[in-house]
Amino acid sequence: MSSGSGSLMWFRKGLRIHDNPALEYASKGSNFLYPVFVIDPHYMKPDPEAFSPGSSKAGLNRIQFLLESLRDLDLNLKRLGSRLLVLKGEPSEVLIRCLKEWDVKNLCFEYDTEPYYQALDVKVKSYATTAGIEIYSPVSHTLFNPADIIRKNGGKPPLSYQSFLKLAGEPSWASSPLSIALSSLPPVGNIGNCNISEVPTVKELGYEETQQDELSPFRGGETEALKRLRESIENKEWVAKFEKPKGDPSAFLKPATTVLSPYLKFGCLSSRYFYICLKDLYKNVKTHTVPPVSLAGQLLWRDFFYTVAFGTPSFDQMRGNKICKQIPWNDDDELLVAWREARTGFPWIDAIMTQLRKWGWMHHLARHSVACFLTRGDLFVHWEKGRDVFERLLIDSDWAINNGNWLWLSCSSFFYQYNRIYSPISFGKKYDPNGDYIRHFLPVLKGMPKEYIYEPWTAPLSIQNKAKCIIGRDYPKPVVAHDSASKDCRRRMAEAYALNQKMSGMVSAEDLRNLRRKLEEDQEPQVENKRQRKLIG
DNA sequence: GACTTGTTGACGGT
DNA sequence: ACCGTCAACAAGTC
Repeated sequence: MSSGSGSLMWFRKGLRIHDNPALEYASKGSNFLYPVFVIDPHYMKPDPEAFSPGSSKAGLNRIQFLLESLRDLDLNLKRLGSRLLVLKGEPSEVLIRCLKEWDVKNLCFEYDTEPYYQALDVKVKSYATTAGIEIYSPVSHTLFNPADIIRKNGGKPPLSYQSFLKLAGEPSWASSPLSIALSSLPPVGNIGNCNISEVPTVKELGYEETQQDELSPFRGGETEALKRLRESIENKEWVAKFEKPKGDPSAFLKPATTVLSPYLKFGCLSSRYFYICLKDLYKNVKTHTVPPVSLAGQLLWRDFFYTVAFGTPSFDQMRGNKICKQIPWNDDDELLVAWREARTGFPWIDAIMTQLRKWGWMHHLARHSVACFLTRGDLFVHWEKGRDVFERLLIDSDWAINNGNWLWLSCSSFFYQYNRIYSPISFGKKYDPNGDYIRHFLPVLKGMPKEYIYEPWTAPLSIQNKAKCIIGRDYPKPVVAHDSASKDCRRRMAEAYALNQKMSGMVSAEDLRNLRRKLEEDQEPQVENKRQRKLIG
Protein backbone atom coordinates (compact mmCIF):
# COMPACT_ATOMS: atom_id res chain seq x y z
CA MET A 1 0.00 0.00 0.00
CA SER A 2 1.34 3.43 -0.82
CA SER A 3 1.28 5.78 2.13
CA GLY A 4 0.86 9.48 2.23
CA SER A 5 -2.33 9.41 0.20
CA GLY A 6 -5.99 8.48 0.45
CA SER A 7 -7.99 5.30 0.58
CA LEU A 8 -11.59 4.89 -0.49
CA MET A 9 -13.71 2.48 1.53
CA TRP A 10 -16.73 1.55 -0.54
CA PHE A 11 -19.55 0.26 1.69
CA ARG A 12 -22.20 -1.97 0.05
CA LYS A 13 -23.04 -4.68 2.52
CA GLY A 14 -20.70 -4.98 5.50
CA LEU A 15 -22.28 -1.92 7.17
CA ARG A 16 -20.18 -2.25 10.30
CA ILE A 17 -16.96 -1.29 12.03
CA HIS A 18 -16.24 -4.60 13.80
CA ASP A 19 -14.52 -7.36 11.85
CA ASN A 20 -14.34 -5.32 8.68
CA PRO A 21 -11.03 -6.22 6.97
CA ALA A 22 -11.59 -3.85 4.04
CA LEU A 23 -12.12 -0.89 6.39
CA GLU A 24 -9.15 -1.88 8.50
CA TYR A 25 -6.89 -2.12 5.48
CA ALA A 26 -8.16 1.17 4.11
CA SER A 27 -7.46 2.97 7.38
CA LYS A 28 -3.92 1.70 7.85
CA GLY A 29 -1.10 3.77 6.45
CA SER A 30 -3.34 6.29 4.72
CA ASN A 31 -3.44 9.98 5.50
CA PHE A 32 -7.02 10.26 4.33
CA LEU A 33 -9.98 7.93 4.26
CA TYR A 34 -13.10 8.33 2.15
CA PRO A 35 -15.89 6.11 3.55
CA VAL A 36 -18.49 6.02 0.78
CA PHE A 37 -21.98 4.68 0.35
CA VAL A 38 -23.76 5.18 -2.97
CA ILE A 39 -27.54 5.34 -2.96
CA ASP A 40 -28.78 3.70 -6.12
CA PRO A 41 -32.05 5.47 -7.07
CA HIS A 42 -33.13 2.29 -8.79
CA TYR A 43 -33.16 0.63 -5.39
CA MET A 44 -34.42 3.53 -3.30
CA LYS A 45 -36.71 5.78 -5.39
CA PRO A 46 -40.48 5.42 -4.80
CA ASP A 47 -42.25 3.36 -7.43
CA PRO A 48 -45.99 4.07 -7.41
CA GLU A 49 -46.58 1.07 -9.70
CA ALA A 50 -45.23 -1.45 -7.20
CA PHE A 51 -47.68 -3.65 -5.29
CA SER A 52 -46.52 -2.34 -1.93
CA PRO A 53 -45.01 0.95 -0.68
CA GLY A 54 -41.36 1.13 -1.71
CA SER A 55 -39.13 1.27 -4.75
CA SER A 56 -39.24 -1.02 -7.76
CA LYS A 57 -36.81 -3.36 -5.97
CA ALA A 58 -37.45 -3.07 -2.25
CA GLY A 59 -40.36 -2.64 0.12
CA LEU A 60 -40.37 0.36 2.44
CA ASN A 61 -39.44 -1.73 5.48
CA ARG A 62 -36.12 -2.79 4.00
CA ILE A 63 -35.37 0.70 2.70
CA GLN A 64 -36.03 1.99 6.22
CA PHE A 65 -33.81 -0.73 7.69
CA LEU A 66 -30.99 0.18 5.31
CA LEU A 67 -31.25 3.89 6.10
CA GLU A 68 -31.15 3.15 9.83
CA SER A 69 -28.10 0.98 9.27
CA LEU A 70 -26.42 3.79 7.34
CA ARG A 71 -27.23 6.34 10.04
CA ASP A 72 -25.74 4.07 12.66
CA LEU A 73 -22.66 3.47 10.52
CA ASP A 74 -22.26 7.24 10.11
CA LEU A 75 -22.47 7.72 13.90
CA ASN A 76 -19.93 4.97 14.55
CA LEU A 77 -17.57 6.43 11.95
CA LYS A 78 -17.95 9.86 13.54
CA ARG A 79 -16.92 8.42 16.92
CA LEU A 80 -13.68 7.36 15.24
CA GLY A 81 -13.06 10.76 13.72
CA SER A 82 -14.57 10.08 10.32
CA ARG A 83 -18.00 10.14 8.70
CA LEU A 84 -20.02 8.45 5.99
CA LEU A 85 -20.03 10.16 2.60
CA VAL A 86 -23.39 9.53 0.96
CA LEU A 87 -23.66 9.96 -2.80
CA LYS A 88 -26.50 9.31 -5.22
CA GLY A 89 -26.58 7.75 -8.66
CA GLU A 90 -25.65 4.64 -10.56
CA PRO A 91 -23.03 3.19 -8.19
CA SER A 92 -20.24 2.37 -10.65
CA GLU A 93 -20.54 5.77 -12.38
CA VAL A 94 -20.56 7.64 -9.08
CA LEU A 95 -17.63 5.68 -7.74
CA ILE A 96 -15.52 6.19 -10.84
CA ARG A 97 -16.24 9.91 -10.65
CA CYS A 98 -15.03 9.91 -7.02
CA LEU A 99 -11.88 8.03 -7.95
CA LYS A 100 -11.16 10.65 -10.63
CA GLU A 101 -11.91 13.58 -8.36
CA TRP A 102 -10.11 12.48 -5.19
CA ASP A 103 -6.55 11.58 -4.40
CA VAL A 104 -7.13 7.85 -3.95
CA LYS A 105 -4.44 5.22 -4.15
CA ASN A 106 -6.38 2.33 -2.57
CA LEU A 107 -9.91 1.20 -3.27
CA CYS A 108 -11.24 -1.18 -0.61
CA PHE A 109 -14.55 -3.00 -0.55
CA GLU A 110 -15.90 -6.31 0.72
CA TYR A 111 -16.02 -9.02 -1.91
CA ASP A 112 -19.56 -9.96 -2.92
CA THR A 113 -20.70 -13.10 -4.75
CA GLU A 114 -24.10 -11.77 -5.88
CA PRO A 115 -24.50 -11.27 -9.65
CA TYR A 116 -25.53 -7.63 -9.13
CA TYR A 117 -22.26 -6.80 -7.36
CA GLN A 118 -20.15 -9.04 -9.57
CA ALA A 119 -21.31 -7.00 -12.58
CA LEU A 120 -20.73 -3.72 -10.72
CA ASP A 121 -17.27 -4.80 -9.60
CA VAL A 122 -16.17 -5.59 -13.14
CA LYS A 123 -16.85 -1.99 -14.19
CA VAL A 124 -15.22 -0.41 -11.16
CA LYS A 125 -12.22 -2.72 -11.13
CA SER A 126 -11.54 -2.17 -14.79
CA TYR A 127 -11.39 1.60 -14.29
CA ALA A 128 -9.30 1.34 -11.11
CA THR A 129 -6.80 -0.95 -12.78
CA THR A 130 -6.23 1.38 -15.73
CA ALA A 131 -5.93 4.33 -13.33
CA GLY A 132 -3.28 2.52 -11.30
CA ILE A 133 -5.42 2.31 -8.17
CA GLU A 134 -4.77 -0.64 -5.92
CA ILE A 135 -7.81 -2.79 -5.10
CA TYR A 136 -8.34 -4.67 -1.87
CA SER A 137 -11.52 -6.77 -1.85
CA PRO A 138 -11.49 -9.39 0.91
CA VAL A 139 -14.09 -12.10 1.58
CA SER A 140 -15.70 -11.22 4.90
CA HIS A 141 -19.44 -11.48 4.37
CA THR A 142 -19.46 -15.27 4.84
CA LEU A 143 -17.56 -17.75 7.00
CA PHE A 144 -15.87 -19.32 4.00
CA ASN A 145 -14.90 -18.21 0.54
CA PRO A 146 -17.47 -19.91 -1.71
CA ALA A 147 -14.85 -20.18 -4.47
CA ASP A 148 -12.57 -22.21 -2.16
CA ILE A 149 -15.30 -24.71 -1.36
CA ILE A 150 -16.20 -25.09 -5.02
CA ARG A 151 -12.54 -25.62 -5.93
CA LYS A 152 -12.18 -28.25 -3.20
CA ASN A 153 -15.16 -30.06 -4.67
CA GLY A 154 -13.65 -30.26 -8.14
CA GLY A 155 -15.28 -27.15 -9.58
CA LYS A 156 -18.86 -27.90 -8.63
CA PRO A 157 -20.70 -26.66 -5.57
CA PRO A 158 -21.81 -29.30 -3.05
CA LEU A 159 -25.56 -29.91 -3.27
CA SER A 160 -26.23 -31.20 0.21
CA TYR A 161 -25.58 -29.58 3.55
CA GLN A 162 -23.63 -32.53 4.89
CA SER A 163 -21.28 -32.63 1.93
CA PHE A 164 -20.82 -28.90 2.33
CA LEU A 165 -19.89 -29.38 5.99
CA LYS A 166 -17.30 -32.02 5.15
CA LEU A 167 -15.69 -29.81 2.53
CA ALA A 168 -15.80 -26.70 4.67
CA GLY A 169 -14.32 -27.98 7.92
CA GLU A 170 -13.36 -25.26 10.40
CA PRO A 171 -12.89 -21.76 8.98
CA SER A 172 -9.23 -20.79 8.66
CA TRP A 173 -9.57 -17.58 10.64
CA ALA A 174 -11.31 -19.19 13.63
CA SER A 175 -8.07 -19.97 15.47
CA SER A 176 -6.73 -16.39 15.42
CA PRO A 177 -8.58 -13.45 17.02
CA LEU A 178 -10.70 -11.25 14.77
CA SER A 179 -10.15 -7.53 14.67
CA ILE A 180 -13.19 -6.38 16.60
CA ALA A 181 -12.42 -2.77 17.48
CA LEU A 182 -10.76 0.16 15.73
CA SER A 183 -9.48 3.00 17.92
CA SER A 184 -9.44 5.76 15.32
CA LEU A 185 -9.70 6.42 11.60
CA PRO A 186 -7.81 8.83 9.34
CA PRO A 187 -9.66 12.08 8.58
CA VAL A 188 -11.78 12.46 5.47
CA GLY A 189 -9.80 14.04 2.63
CA ASN A 190 -10.76 16.93 0.38
CA ILE A 191 -14.06 16.09 -1.25
CA GLY A 192 -13.78 18.61 -4.06
CA ASN A 193 -16.85 19.07 -6.21
CA CYS A 194 -18.59 15.80 -5.37
CA ASN A 195 -22.13 16.14 -4.16
CA ILE A 196 -22.08 14.68 -0.65
CA SER A 197 -25.17 14.44 1.52
CA GLU A 198 -26.18 13.14 4.92
CA VAL A 199 -28.03 9.84 5.17
CA PRO A 200 -31.51 10.71 3.88
CA THR A 201 -34.77 9.98 5.66
CA VAL A 202 -37.52 8.03 3.90
CA LYS A 203 -39.37 11.32 3.60
CA GLU A 204 -36.41 12.91 1.82
CA LEU A 205 -36.45 9.99 -0.59
CA GLY A 206 -40.01 10.96 -1.47
CA TYR A 207 -42.10 8.60 0.65
CA GLU A 208 -45.26 9.78 2.34
CA GLU A 209 -45.43 9.15 6.06
CA THR A 210 -48.77 7.42 5.82
CA GLN A 211 -47.80 4.90 3.17
CA GLN A 212 -47.64 1.96 5.54
CA ASP A 213 -49.91 1.35 8.49
CA GLU A 214 -47.48 -0.66 10.59
CA LEU A 215 -43.72 -0.56 10.18
CA SER A 216 -41.31 -3.32 11.09
CA PRO A 217 -40.47 -3.51 14.80
CA PHE A 218 -36.83 -4.26 13.96
CA ARG A 219 -34.42 -1.35 13.83
CA GLY A 220 -31.38 -1.45 11.59
CA GLY A 221 -27.73 -0.84 12.39
CA GLU A 222 -24.57 -2.33 13.86
CA THR A 223 -25.31 -1.03 17.36
CA GLU A 224 -28.71 -2.72 17.36
CA ALA A 225 -27.16 -5.88 15.88
CA LEU A 226 -24.54 -6.21 18.60
CA LYS A 227 -27.13 -5.50 21.28
CA ARG A 228 -29.39 -8.20 19.85
CA LEU A 229 -26.48 -10.61 19.62
CA ARG A 230 -25.56 -10.01 23.28
CA GLU A 231 -29.16 -10.52 24.36
CA SER A 232 -29.38 -13.75 22.38
CA ILE A 233 -26.19 -15.35 23.65
CA GLU A 234 -26.76 -14.16 27.23
CA ASN A 235 -29.08 -17.12 27.63
CA LYS A 236 -26.48 -19.86 27.35
CA GLU A 237 -28.91 -22.68 27.92
CA TRP A 238 -31.19 -21.42 25.15
CA VAL A 239 -28.29 -21.19 22.71
CA ALA A 240 -26.89 -24.60 23.71
CA LYS A 241 -30.27 -26.26 23.23
CA PHE A 242 -31.28 -24.38 20.08
CA GLU A 243 -32.85 -26.67 17.48
CA LYS A 244 -34.20 -24.87 14.46
CA PRO A 245 -37.09 -27.13 13.45
CA LYS A 246 -38.42 -27.10 17.01
CA GLY A 247 -39.04 -23.38 17.22
CA ASP A 248 -42.57 -22.00 17.34
CA PRO A 249 -43.44 -20.19 14.08
CA SER A 250 -46.45 -18.54 15.69
CA ALA A 251 -44.45 -16.83 18.46
CA PHE A 252 -44.46 -13.12 17.66
CA LEU A 253 -44.30 -11.25 20.97
CA LYS A 254 -40.98 -12.97 21.56
CA PRO A 255 -39.85 -14.66 18.34
CA ALA A 256 -38.47 -18.20 18.68
CA THR A 257 -35.27 -17.34 16.82
CA THR A 258 -32.67 -14.58 17.17
CA VAL A 259 -33.93 -12.32 14.34
CA LEU A 260 -30.31 -11.60 13.49
CA SER A 261 -30.88 -12.45 9.81
CA PRO A 262 -31.51 -8.86 8.62
CA TYR A 263 -28.33 -7.75 10.37
CA LEU A 264 -26.36 -10.54 8.70
CA LYS A 265 -27.92 -9.66 5.37
CA PHE A 266 -26.63 -6.07 5.45
CA GLY A 267 -23.48 -7.05 7.31
CA CYS A 268 -24.39 -4.95 10.36
CA LEU A 269 -23.32 -8.10 12.16
CA SER A 270 -20.30 -10.12 11.09
CA SER A 271 -21.22 -13.78 10.61
CA ARG A 272 -17.65 -14.61 11.62
CA TYR A 273 -17.94 -12.71 14.90
CA PHE A 274 -21.29 -14.39 15.58
CA TYR A 275 -19.68 -17.77 14.84
CA ILE A 276 -16.75 -17.11 17.22
CA CYS A 277 -19.17 -16.07 19.99
CA LEU A 278 -21.10 -19.31 19.54
CA LYS A 279 -17.96 -21.49 19.53
CA ASP A 280 -16.86 -19.74 22.68
CA LEU A 281 -20.19 -20.41 24.34
CA TYR A 282 -20.22 -24.07 23.25
CA LYS A 283 -16.82 -24.56 24.91
CA ASN A 284 -18.28 -23.55 28.23
CA VAL A 285 -21.38 -25.73 28.37
CA LYS A 286 -21.75 -29.46 29.01
CA THR A 287 -23.76 -30.33 25.92
CA HIS A 288 -24.96 -28.41 22.93
CA THR A 289 -26.79 -29.08 19.68
CA VAL A 290 -24.85 -29.47 16.43
CA PRO A 291 -25.38 -28.57 12.75
CA PRO A 292 -27.72 -28.54 10.95
CA VAL A 293 -30.09 -27.66 13.80
CA SER A 294 -27.79 -25.67 16.10
CA LEU A 295 -27.43 -21.90 15.98
CA ALA A 296 -23.93 -22.22 14.50
CA GLY A 297 -25.53 -24.63 12.03
CA GLN A 298 -27.75 -21.77 10.83
CA LEU A 299 -24.70 -19.73 9.89
CA LEU A 300 -23.40 -22.70 7.97
CA TRP A 301 -26.71 -22.94 6.12
CA ARG A 302 -26.14 -19.39 5.02
CA ASP A 303 -22.71 -20.28 3.70
CA PHE A 304 -24.09 -23.39 2.04
CA PHE A 305 -26.59 -21.34 0.01
CA TYR A 306 -23.99 -18.69 -0.83
CA THR A 307 -21.73 -21.44 -2.16
CA VAL A 308 -24.35 -23.19 -4.30
CA ALA A 309 -25.68 -19.87 -5.58
CA PHE A 310 -22.21 -18.68 -6.56
CA GLY A 311 -21.41 -21.90 -8.40
CA THR A 312 -24.72 -22.32 -10.25
CA PRO A 313 -25.46 -20.32 -13.42
CA SER A 314 -29.06 -19.03 -13.57
CA PHE A 315 -29.49 -19.98 -9.91
CA ASP A 316 -32.43 -17.59 -9.57
CA GLN A 317 -34.59 -19.08 -12.31
CA MET A 318 -35.98 -22.41 -13.44
CA ARG A 319 -34.98 -22.24 -17.10
CA GLY A 320 -31.32 -22.80 -17.74
CA ASN A 321 -30.68 -23.77 -14.13
CA LYS A 322 -29.01 -27.17 -14.14
CA ILE A 323 -29.92 -28.04 -10.55
CA CYS A 324 -33.58 -27.03 -10.93
CA LYS A 325 -36.33 -29.46 -11.85
CA GLN A 326 -38.43 -28.27 -14.79
CA ILE A 327 -42.00 -28.16 -13.56
CA PRO A 328 -45.10 -26.92 -15.45
CA TRP A 329 -46.15 -24.37 -12.84
CA ASN A 330 -49.37 -22.60 -13.67
CA ASP A 331 -49.49 -18.94 -14.56
CA ASP A 332 -52.44 -17.96 -12.42
CA ASP A 333 -52.09 -14.34 -11.38
CA GLU A 334 -55.38 -14.41 -9.51
CA LEU A 335 -54.09 -17.07 -7.12
CA LEU A 336 -50.73 -15.33 -6.82
CA VAL A 337 -52.39 -12.04 -5.88
CA ALA A 338 -54.68 -13.73 -3.35
CA TRP A 339 -51.59 -15.23 -1.70
CA ARG A 340 -49.59 -12.02 -1.85
CA GLU A 341 -52.43 -9.86 -0.51
CA ALA A 342 -53.28 -12.28 2.32
CA ARG A 343 -56.65 -13.18 0.83
CA THR A 344 -56.39 -16.98 0.43
CA GLY A 345 -59.10 -17.61 3.01
CA PHE A 346 -56.71 -19.76 5.06
CA PRO A 347 -56.12 -17.71 8.21
CA TRP A 348 -52.76 -19.34 8.99
CA ILE A 349 -51.46 -18.48 5.51
CA ASP A 350 -52.98 -15.00 5.47
CA ALA A 351 -51.67 -14.16 8.95
CA ILE A 352 -48.14 -15.08 7.86
CA MET A 353 -48.43 -13.01 4.69
CA THR A 354 -49.71 -10.11 6.78
CA GLN A 355 -46.77 -10.41 9.14
CA LEU A 356 -44.49 -10.39 6.10
CA ARG A 357 -46.05 -7.19 4.82
CA LYS A 358 -46.12 -5.42 8.17
CA TRP A 359 -42.91 -6.62 9.78
CA GLY A 360 -40.80 -7.74 6.84
CA TRP A 361 -39.95 -10.78 8.87
CA MET A 362 -41.52 -14.07 9.86
CA HIS A 363 -40.31 -17.32 11.39
CA HIS A 364 -38.48 -19.77 9.19
CA LEU A 365 -41.20 -22.42 9.41
CA ALA A 366 -43.87 -19.84 8.66
CA ARG A 367 -41.98 -19.08 5.46
CA HIS A 368 -41.97 -22.81 4.69
CA SER A 369 -45.70 -22.99 5.20
CA VAL A 370 -46.59 -20.19 2.79
CA ALA A 371 -43.95 -21.15 0.21
CA CYS A 372 -45.17 -24.74 0.13
CA PHE A 373 -48.76 -23.54 -0.10
CA LEU A 374 -48.08 -21.24 -3.07
CA THR A 375 -46.10 -23.82 -5.05
CA ARG A 376 -46.24 -27.61 -4.76
CA GLY A 377 -48.68 -27.77 -1.82
CA ASP A 378 -51.85 -26.06 -3.01
CA LEU A 379 -51.77 -23.32 -5.66
CA PHE A 380 -49.06 -24.69 -7.99
CA VAL A 381 -47.87 -21.16 -8.78
CA HIS A 382 -44.28 -20.71 -10.01
CA TRP A 383 -41.72 -20.40 -7.20
CA GLU A 384 -40.12 -17.45 -9.02
CA LYS A 385 -43.32 -15.44 -8.40
CA GLY A 386 -43.22 -16.18 -4.69
CA ARG A 387 -39.50 -15.50 -4.60
CA ASP A 388 -40.13 -12.02 -6.04
CA VAL A 389 -42.65 -11.24 -3.31
CA PHE A 390 -40.29 -12.37 -0.54
CA GLU A 391 -37.36 -10.59 -2.13
CA ARG A 392 -39.27 -7.34 -2.05
CA LEU A 393 -40.92 -7.54 1.34
CA LEU A 394 -38.44 -9.30 3.63
CA ILE A 395 -36.05 -7.03 5.50
CA ASP A 396 -33.58 -9.92 5.52
CA SER A 397 -34.08 -10.99 1.89
CA ASP A 398 -30.78 -12.28 0.67
CA TRP A 399 -30.35 -13.27 -2.97
CA ALA A 400 -28.62 -16.62 -2.38
CA ILE A 401 -30.64 -17.71 0.63
CA ASN A 402 -34.03 -16.61 -0.65
CA ASN A 403 -33.63 -18.31 -4.01
CA GLY A 404 -32.13 -21.40 -2.39
CA ASN A 405 -35.06 -21.79 -0.04
CA TRP A 406 -37.63 -21.34 -2.80
CA LEU A 407 -35.87 -24.01 -4.82
CA TRP A 408 -35.98 -26.19 -1.73
CA LEU A 409 -39.58 -25.65 -0.72
CA SER A 410 -40.95 -26.02 -4.24
CA CYS A 411 -39.11 -29.36 -4.54
CA SER A 412 -37.21 -27.93 -7.50
CA SER A 413 -33.81 -28.68 -6.00
CA PHE A 414 -32.09 -30.01 -2.84
CA PHE A 415 -35.31 -31.56 -1.54
CA TYR A 416 -37.57 -33.85 -3.49
CA GLN A 417 -40.19 -35.40 -1.23
CA TYR A 418 -43.15 -33.65 -2.71
CA ASN A 419 -45.59 -35.79 -0.76
CA ARG A 420 -44.62 -33.99 2.40
CA ILE A 421 -46.97 -31.04 2.31
CA TYR A 422 -47.49 -28.56 5.11
CA SER A 423 -51.15 -28.38 6.00
CA PRO A 424 -52.41 -24.77 5.95
CA ILE A 425 -54.81 -25.81 8.70
CA SER A 426 -53.12 -28.19 11.12
CA PHE A 427 -49.49 -27.06 10.91
CA GLY A 428 -50.12 -23.78 12.71
CA LYS A 429 -52.70 -25.31 15.02
CA LYS A 430 -50.21 -27.61 16.70
CA TYR A 431 -48.14 -24.62 17.86
CA ASP A 432 -50.95 -22.19 18.53
CA PRO A 433 -54.25 -24.01 19.16
CA ASN A 434 -55.88 -20.83 20.42
CA GLY A 435 -55.02 -18.91 17.25
CA ASP A 436 -53.45 -15.90 19.00
CA TYR A 437 -51.08 -15.34 16.10
CA ILE A 438 -54.00 -15.22 13.65
CA ARG A 439 -56.00 -12.93 15.94
CA HIS A 440 -53.07 -10.51 16.14
CA PHE A 441 -52.35 -10.22 12.42
CA LEU A 442 -55.93 -10.71 11.20
CA PRO A 443 -58.05 -8.75 13.69
CA VAL A 444 -61.14 -9.45 11.58
CA LEU A 445 -61.03 -12.99 12.98
CA LYS A 446 -60.54 -11.85 16.57
CA GLY A 447 -63.94 -13.03 17.69
CA MET A 448 -63.83 -16.41 15.95
CA PRO A 449 -63.86 -19.28 18.48
CA LYS A 450 -60.70 -21.34 18.50
CA GLU A 451 -62.59 -24.38 17.22
CA TYR A 452 -63.07 -22.60 13.89
CA ILE A 453 -60.25 -20.08 13.64
CA TYR A 454 -58.08 -22.21 11.35
CA GLU A 455 -61.09 -23.13 9.17
CA PRO A 456 -63.57 -20.29 9.61
CA TRP A 457 -65.60 -21.34 6.55
CA THR A 458 -66.77 -24.35 8.54
CA ALA A 459 -68.24 -22.21 11.31
CA PRO A 460 -72.05 -22.20 11.45
CA LEU A 461 -73.59 -18.89 10.40
CA SER A 462 -74.74 -18.22 13.97
CA ILE A 463 -71.12 -18.44 15.14
CA GLN A 464 -69.96 -16.20 12.28
CA ASN A 465 -72.60 -13.67 13.25
CA LYS A 466 -71.57 -13.75 16.88
CA ALA A 467 -67.91 -13.35 15.86
CA LYS A 468 -68.91 -10.38 13.67
CA CYS A 469 -67.12 -12.03 10.79
CA ILE A 470 -69.15 -13.43 7.91
CA ILE A 471 -67.05 -15.64 5.67
CA GLY A 472 -67.30 -14.44 2.10
CA ARG A 473 -68.05 -10.88 3.21
CA ASP A 474 -65.68 -9.89 6.05
CA TYR A 475 -63.08 -12.54 5.38
CA PRO A 476 -62.67 -14.51 2.14
CA LYS A 477 -63.71 -18.06 1.46
CA PRO A 478 -60.77 -20.39 0.78
CA VAL A 479 -59.38 -20.04 -2.78
CA VAL A 480 -58.97 -23.82 -3.02
CA ALA A 481 -60.04 -26.88 -1.06
CA HIS A 482 -56.81 -28.07 0.52
CA ASP A 483 -57.54 -31.81 0.30
CA SER A 484 -58.24 -31.89 -3.41
CA ALA A 485 -55.77 -29.12 -4.32
CA SER A 486 -52.86 -30.81 -2.57
CA LYS A 487 -53.78 -34.13 -4.11
CA ASP A 488 -53.78 -32.53 -7.53
CA CYS A 489 -50.40 -30.90 -6.83
CA ARG A 490 -48.95 -34.32 -5.94
CA ARG A 491 -50.22 -35.69 -9.22
CA ARG A 492 -48.67 -32.83 -11.18
CA MET A 493 -45.37 -33.19 -9.34
CA ALA A 494 -45.26 -36.92 -10.00
CA GLU A 495 -45.84 -36.34 -13.72
CA ALA A 496 -43.26 -33.56 -13.86
CA TYR A 497 -40.66 -35.65 -12.04
CA ALA A 498 -41.29 -38.55 -14.42
CA LEU A 499 -40.71 -36.22 -17.36
CA ASN A 500 -37.49 -34.85 -15.86
CA GLN A 501 -36.24 -38.36 -15.29
CA LYS A 502 -37.19 -39.50 -18.80
CA MET A 503 -35.37 -36.55 -20.36
CA SER A 504 -32.44 -36.72 -17.89
CA GLY A 505 -33.20 -33.16 -16.85
CA MET A 506 -33.07 -31.83 -20.44
CA VAL A 507 -36.71 -30.74 -20.51
CA SER A 508 -37.45 -28.18 -23.23
CA ALA A 509 -40.02 -25.40 -23.07
CA GLU A 510 -42.11 -27.37 -25.52
CA ASP A 511 -41.97 -30.53 -23.38
CA LEU A 512 -43.27 -28.45 -20.49
CA ARG A 513 -46.07 -26.96 -22.58
CA ASN A 514 -47.13 -30.44 -23.66
CA LEU A 515 -47.12 -31.70 -20.10
CA ARG A 516 -49.13 -28.71 -18.94
CA ARG A 517 -51.74 -29.46 -21.60
CA LYS A 518 -51.86 -33.11 -20.64
CA LEU A 519 -52.29 -32.24 -16.96
CA GLU A 520 -55.18 -29.90 -17.73
CA GLU A 521 -56.89 -32.55 -19.88
CA ASP A 522 -56.57 -35.22 -17.21
CA GLN A 523 -57.98 -32.94 -14.59
CA GLU A 524 -61.18 -34.02 -12.93
CA PRO A 525 -63.87 -31.33 -13.04
CA GLN A 526 -64.23 -31.03 -9.25
CA VAL A 527 -60.58 -30.12 -8.77
CA GLU A 528 -60.32 -27.80 -11.73
CA ASN A 529 -59.08 -24.54 -10.29
CA LYS A 530 -61.10 -21.92 -12.12
CA ARG A 531 -64.39 -23.73 -11.83
CA GLN A 532 -63.72 -24.49 -8.20
CA ARG A 533 -63.09 -20.87 -7.44
CA LYS A 534 -66.48 -20.07 -8.95
CA LEU A 535 -68.13 -22.70 -6.80
CA ILE A 536 -66.46 -21.63 -3.58
CA GLY A 537 -65.81 -17.93 -3.96
C1' DG B 1 -27.51 -45.40 2.30
C1' DA B 2 -27.78 -40.48 3.19
C1' DC B 3 -30.58 -36.64 2.86
C1' DT B 4 -32.41 -29.75 7.67
C1' DT B 5 -37.61 -29.56 9.78
C1' DG B 6 -45.14 -33.58 6.70
C1' DT B 7 -49.51 -35.62 8.49
C1' DT B 8 -52.27 -38.52 11.00
C1' DG B 9 -53.36 -41.45 14.55
C1' DA B 10 -52.05 -44.88 18.16
C1' DC B 11 -49.80 -45.62 22.29
C1' DG B 12 -47.81 -44.91 26.72
C1' DG B 13 -46.22 -41.90 30.25
C1' DT B 14 -47.04 -37.85 33.28
C1' DA C 1 -55.85 -33.56 29.54
C1' DC C 2 -51.40 -33.10 27.72
C1' DC C 3 -46.81 -34.43 26.31
C1' DG C 4 -43.38 -37.27 23.28
C1' DT C 5 -42.57 -41.23 20.34
C1' DC C 6 -43.60 -44.18 16.82
C1' DA C 7 -45.51 -46.41 12.65
C1' DA C 8 -48.09 -45.92 8.54
C1' DC C 9 -48.94 -43.19 4.72
C1' DA C 10 -46.48 -43.50 0.13
C1' DA C 11 -42.30 -42.55 -1.40
C1' DG C 12 -38.33 -38.48 -3.87
C1' DT C 13 -32.93 -37.89 -5.56
C1' DC C 14 -27.97 -38.27 -5.45
